[in-house]
Amino acid sequence: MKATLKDIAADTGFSVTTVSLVLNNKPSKIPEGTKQIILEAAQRLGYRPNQLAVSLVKKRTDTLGLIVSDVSNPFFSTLAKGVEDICRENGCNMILCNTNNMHKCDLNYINMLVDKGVDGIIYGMAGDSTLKNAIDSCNLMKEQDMSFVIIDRYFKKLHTSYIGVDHLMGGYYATKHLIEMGHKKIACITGPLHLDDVLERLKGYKKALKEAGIKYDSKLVFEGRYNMESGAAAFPWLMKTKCTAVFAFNDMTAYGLYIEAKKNGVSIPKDFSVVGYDDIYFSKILEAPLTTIKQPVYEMGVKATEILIEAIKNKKRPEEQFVYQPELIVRSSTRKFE
Amino acid sequence: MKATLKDIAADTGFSVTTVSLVLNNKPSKIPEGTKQIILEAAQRLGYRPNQLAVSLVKKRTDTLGLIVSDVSNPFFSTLAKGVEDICRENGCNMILCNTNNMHKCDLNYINMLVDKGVDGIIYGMAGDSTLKNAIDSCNLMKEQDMSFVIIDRYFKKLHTSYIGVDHLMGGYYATKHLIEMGHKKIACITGPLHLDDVLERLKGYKKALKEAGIKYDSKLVFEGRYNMESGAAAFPWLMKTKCTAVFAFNDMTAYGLYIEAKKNGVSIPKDFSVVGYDDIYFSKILEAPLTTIKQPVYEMGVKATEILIEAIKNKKRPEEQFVYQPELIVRSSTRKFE
DNA sequence: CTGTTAGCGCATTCAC
DNA sequence: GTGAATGCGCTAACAG
Repeated sequence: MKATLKDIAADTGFSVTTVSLVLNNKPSKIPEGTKQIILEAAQRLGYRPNQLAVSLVKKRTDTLGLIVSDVSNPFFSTLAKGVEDICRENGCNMILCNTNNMHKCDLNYINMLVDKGVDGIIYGMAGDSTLKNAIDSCNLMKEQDMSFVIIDRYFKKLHTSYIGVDHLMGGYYATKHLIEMGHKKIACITGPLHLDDVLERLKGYKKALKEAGIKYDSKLVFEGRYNMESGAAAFPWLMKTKCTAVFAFNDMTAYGLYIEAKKNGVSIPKDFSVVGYDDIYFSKILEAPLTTIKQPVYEMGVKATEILIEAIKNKKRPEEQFVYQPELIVRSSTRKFE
Repeated sequence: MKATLKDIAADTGFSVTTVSLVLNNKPSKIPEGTKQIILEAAQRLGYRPNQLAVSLVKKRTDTLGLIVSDVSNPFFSTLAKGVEDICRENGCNMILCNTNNMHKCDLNYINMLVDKGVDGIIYGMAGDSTLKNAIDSCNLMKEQDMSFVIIDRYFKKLHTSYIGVDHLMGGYYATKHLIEMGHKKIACITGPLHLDDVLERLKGYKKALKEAGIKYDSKLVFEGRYNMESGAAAFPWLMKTKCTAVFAFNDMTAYGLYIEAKKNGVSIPKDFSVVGYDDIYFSKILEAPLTTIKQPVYEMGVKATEILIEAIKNKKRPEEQFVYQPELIVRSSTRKFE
């Protein structure tokens, strides 16, 4: 059985208070002798403080919660790694919650994390979240007085601490690249259209089109779900559009396209060009290494955690926002069209 | 501020006990009227039980710890998903710990998890673990009376609960396939050679070779580290061996090979055949979809969690072992050699 | 039917 | 220098 303060008090003959004092290295005038006796006993009995009890009285758990929509997507597992590394540096733990893109899970997990008394939450909302859903989540956390920073997906109206990427520019770069390669008929496969970041990418897409004097055609837009399956599902549609290029709103979607293209004997980039979004580390080893928009995911995880921990230390709500600029990575999935 | 039992007791005029009784739906003869009053107050004040306090007295946290060596490897993130899904089904939480393949982190995390009072640990040991390291980890958990099941990597001498795969057969299938394709000079890029599963795969490799009357040549064995970097590092060596085929001990290693092959204008499978191991979901969309040995990772995560939770329920140490059979998935990275 | 009492393991204030 | 008392928020015997 695990040794408690009481056990080692009984063992040494000192009181629980004294033991607690020396074990926590508190400034007090306890003679070296006593200290040694207690330290030795603690060592011998293999004493480790019960963090549940410590947390209960200190009202701090040194634990952060991370909510993401899908860990099996490397985008999020890389993000989780960033969070975890900073947690470790700060003597923190991380509780990882995977919502499988269901907003309902978001709420459940928030409650669970609050109940467990985590010091703060890094919140990556589910893919099916509407603005209203997001507001619900935020309110839930605010009501319970929980510090949090939102990461990745976001709604401008939320006015909370947030780490993200300038997706308007991302969409713009992606589309502009395609245009510069000579493409005029450019389709796009979006993520869920109620998401702000999707709308931003779409804005970027339109902006680039407009600049090039190409008319926006809503028939060339397919609403996907940010995963391989929906990319694959979009393929037949894509073939019918007679487009020469497509902008997939994330890399996973592009992968779905790759799979179907291969099945159907369609060549990328010979038959059509593809630009992705995220720069997952697999993108460079694809048949045609994927041209994509890079998001600094790991750094985002790091930054969010730093902001959160800093805020917790100072006992104030995190307020900071930080928007990274995306970067176009040109590889071989796009080619000149003439 | 969060409402406590006391608050709602004060609000309703009943005692804390009574409130606790009705809120926990305990069998007791409390009149409906009182119940309603208390329930209403709880609702109104937004009461949620503080799990720290509950855990402290119940000596149960409904939380499991999962220790893995690298979440950004889809093998482990898929495993984590399996664990998480079963946790959710059982009203459990999961604390994810990522060790970056450092045994020292294993020990730290075990201590942390014990301190936090998790009910059990699913332990995927770090890649740099020796048998002695593994024993240390197990002893640490046993000393603290912690239930655990080991997953993925293992040492037979450990005699603990364990979920894994028959890697001897895996290595055998991989090599045999290559032999059946007509290859005679087959290299392999292993994982860290002190790991049991690596040695098993190697045994399988030798077994297949022997059956085919091919002499085992230690010069055709390269010790990798189970990641893309070491696969890439092995490439120049591989070219010098003049082999016609290579068995990469995991898919990530194979990916490293793909990257270098592409850089150097070497074609897979034209110039040489590759078999991987794991069947990560990216393997099928590679330039030459990877022939590989499939491990049922998700199921393994599920199984381990089920065993652990079941054991916890029955208040006994998990004992069960379960070894899955791997499966050869033939795709296009291997071709007939004549 | 409901309240009193005790205690989970620890930190902390205040006496002695 | 050290210890008794109190409380964190909750559950669980045991009375009444």
